Amino acid sequence: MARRNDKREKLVSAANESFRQRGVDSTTLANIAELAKVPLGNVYYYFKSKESIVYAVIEHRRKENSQKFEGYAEITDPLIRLQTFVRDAVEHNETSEKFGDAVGGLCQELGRQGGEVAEAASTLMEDTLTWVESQLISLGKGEKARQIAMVLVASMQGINLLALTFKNPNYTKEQADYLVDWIAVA
Amino acid sequence: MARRNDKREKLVSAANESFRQRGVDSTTLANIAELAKVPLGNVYYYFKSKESIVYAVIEHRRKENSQKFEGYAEITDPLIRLQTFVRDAVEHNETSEKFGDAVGGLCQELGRQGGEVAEAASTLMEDTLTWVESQLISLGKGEKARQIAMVLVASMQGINLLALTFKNPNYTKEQADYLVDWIAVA
DNA sequence: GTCTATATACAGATAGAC
DNA sequence: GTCTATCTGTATATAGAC
Repeated sequence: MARRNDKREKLVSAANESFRQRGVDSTTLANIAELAKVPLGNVYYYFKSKESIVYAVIEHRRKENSQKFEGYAEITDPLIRLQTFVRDAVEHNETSEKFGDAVGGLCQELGRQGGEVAEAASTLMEDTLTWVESQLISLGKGEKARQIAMVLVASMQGINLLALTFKNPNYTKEQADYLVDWIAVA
Repeated sequence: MARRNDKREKLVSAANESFRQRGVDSTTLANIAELAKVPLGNVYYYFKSKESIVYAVIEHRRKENSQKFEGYAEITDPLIRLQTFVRDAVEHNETSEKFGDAVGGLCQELGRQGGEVAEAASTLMEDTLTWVESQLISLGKGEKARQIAMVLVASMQGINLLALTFKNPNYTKEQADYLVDWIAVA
């Protein structure tokens, strides 16, 4: 039924936003229900537990990321494509300043908790790593592609953490420039 | 009174450990009290709220870090000194695999929350940045020292996040080597 | 399928005996 | 200074009317 998916999607979308902004642990089911304009008790018709919402959010994000990656395919030059991706991800903005990186935040919080949920969250990071690696292969980096991808993704995560920590655009602006230049010579 | 400081320190130490392992939000005062072997109700003789414990832990860590930095002064060659510091910080070990970096974890969690506590946590990152910068000045990097310090600290944070995310020593080992080599030519 | 009311558990914080 | 008992609020989750 269309309605069913509609409400379910609204809940996932609301949870996604709240997890990003406040973290999983600090997000209550009441927060999610209110954001989605669904009565609290009704949440349990769609999800059997809070944890199952976390899994649904992770799946939601994986699909979102796939679409984002597909969007970059429009840029034909692989170097420009990768540089644009990196710049989009680390450019200082209000969102990164307030909440940091969505994938990094989730992996930090769930990774510490361990178990299956942590592994599910790690697939988000792995997807990014794999995409970056394949861009580097297009750039002719060959066997070094994976290692460079790790260095690049780690740097991006770190920059976003510093953006969140210091909330100062000047602190991160230069780093973004540096990283983009570095890609060309790595 | 000696006893007073003794118990207070035990509580701070227990909180420090639990914040690192489970995060601030997931740590309960009961956890802290139990770890410190202090009855729950007694915690409020030493701290007026959970938040005041967070501040105390941040202060505790700042002092710990100062001492750590002083320890590195024994290494006379500034390049070796900085490389050793970096290697110590990112070398894959059970702690980073399970909990990530202590400063990064705190800044991620509290930074998202914002306010005064977030600013207090950011001093931990700033202290590290300042120390790294001064090492780079010793290395003759001059005006570029601050920027290189930012890139370096961001990378270190990112590597630790990947260690936590993938829990795979092979994923981070090469990155640590890469970073140490990079310092020499940056 | 939807929603109100509530059971149950546990968090932070306090009262007050010792 | 120390500790037990407990207040109060709020979280996840469920029962059951509609």
